[in-house]
Amino acid sequence: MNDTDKPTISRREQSKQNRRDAIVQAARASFLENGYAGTSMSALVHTLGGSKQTLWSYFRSKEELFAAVIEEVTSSFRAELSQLLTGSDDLQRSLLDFCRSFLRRLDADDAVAAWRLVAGESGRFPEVGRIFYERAVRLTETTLAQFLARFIASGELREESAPRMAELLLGLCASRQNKRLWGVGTGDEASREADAIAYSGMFLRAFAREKG
Amino acid sequence: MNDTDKPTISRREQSKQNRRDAIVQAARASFLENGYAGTSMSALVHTLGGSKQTLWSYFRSKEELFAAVIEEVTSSFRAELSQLLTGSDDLQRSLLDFCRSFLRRLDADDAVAAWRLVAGESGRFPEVGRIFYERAVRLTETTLAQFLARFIASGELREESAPRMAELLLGLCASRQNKRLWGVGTGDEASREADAIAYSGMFLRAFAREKG
DNA sequence: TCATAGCTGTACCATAGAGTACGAATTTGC
DNA sequence: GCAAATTCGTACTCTATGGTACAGCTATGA
Repeated sequence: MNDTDKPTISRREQSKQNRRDAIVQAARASFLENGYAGTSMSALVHTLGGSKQTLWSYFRSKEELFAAVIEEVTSSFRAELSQLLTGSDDLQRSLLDFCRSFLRRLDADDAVAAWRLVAGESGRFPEVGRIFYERAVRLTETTLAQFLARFIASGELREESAPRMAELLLGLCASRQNKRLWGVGTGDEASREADAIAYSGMFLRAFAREKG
Repeated sequence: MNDTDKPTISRREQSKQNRRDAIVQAARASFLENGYAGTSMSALVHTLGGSKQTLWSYFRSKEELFAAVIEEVTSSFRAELSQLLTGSDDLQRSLLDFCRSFLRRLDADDAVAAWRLVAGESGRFPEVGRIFYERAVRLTETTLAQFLARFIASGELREESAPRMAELLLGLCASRQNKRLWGVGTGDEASREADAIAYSGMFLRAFAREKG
């Protein structure tokens, strides 16, 4: 009796949903590539096919559409990032793996574009930065912090603030992103691997307890 | 006989210079606040007083003016950052001081705005990111690396790549900037001090040699 | 004093943008 | 099959933009 086998949504609402998704996807592509001001609603209508009337019936303004796109971008980020931390007991290995996967995700073109969009527009649209942080970054921080807390408890990490540690490691990972934003430094496998090793290595040296 | 007491530049050229500066300053303010697309040449003329003819006689297009602004922004950054590293022999103290000053500089509203502008526009204007990195960030990296190299030589830091170390420390500092971009986290003295301590502390733990 | 380089103001052009209006065509639920 | 909800296409308004043209004004330099 759940809503998957007996959809309460009618054909109409279904196609409305699809339509909405299509709009958001197209808008997402354009906003990521051209920024807010560089995205034209008229052009969007042309890309999508259909009429302005229709577009405006789904989103009453450009800003509203933009908000929906930001929402979409952060939620897709969130979905992918929540699975980066395995339940492994090997601290060193887990951290390296985490850095690797996280950096790989950040290296993707759309991630770079999203980062640029958020950074560029959060001055004029304060919501954008806040949403991005709250719904994408912060979640990763807390998840990582919980992961680290286990190793503090087990004595493998120093007894210091886990959230702070998480922040520092993520900060390191994000710093690679800056060079990508600036068009410096490539997103190739080799440099990524080197960075993953450097970041997790630095972290462990700073926060791992000496053994024995 | 130097050119300060006997200016070779005529009154005309002097006032041209002033005019140009005024234009760049006004443009800078607008680009930083409104971004590239959000800056209007017509509005700029209005702010400056004078006529379009004049503005276009100094800069033949909006892009050319934008380039001049980026140039100005990076060069003013560079000028300030080159003096952050004292010749002190106390490693720990120097690093903490460096982080403090660097973070203070980054916390300034115009630095945040500049960071946003560069991040936001370097997708559409690849030059912008490259120039910003080459002329502002890279210089800081190499200066810091040279500074660190002295302590590697003296045995206070591990024998590892000084440029890499510099990159990591600056990366940490830059990570604070992200939160500012997103409008999360304030630029107040207290949090800055805490971050400076955390960054330099983490760095030292990771790269300082254990004593005796 | 005078020629002139440079400035001003204003009108103008072509293009583009967001958003509205509306009648006709199409799809949906029943 | 029919009424209602959507969608379509197109034309429209209003505002703004980067950039040009031009006639008159002003400070400069000799």
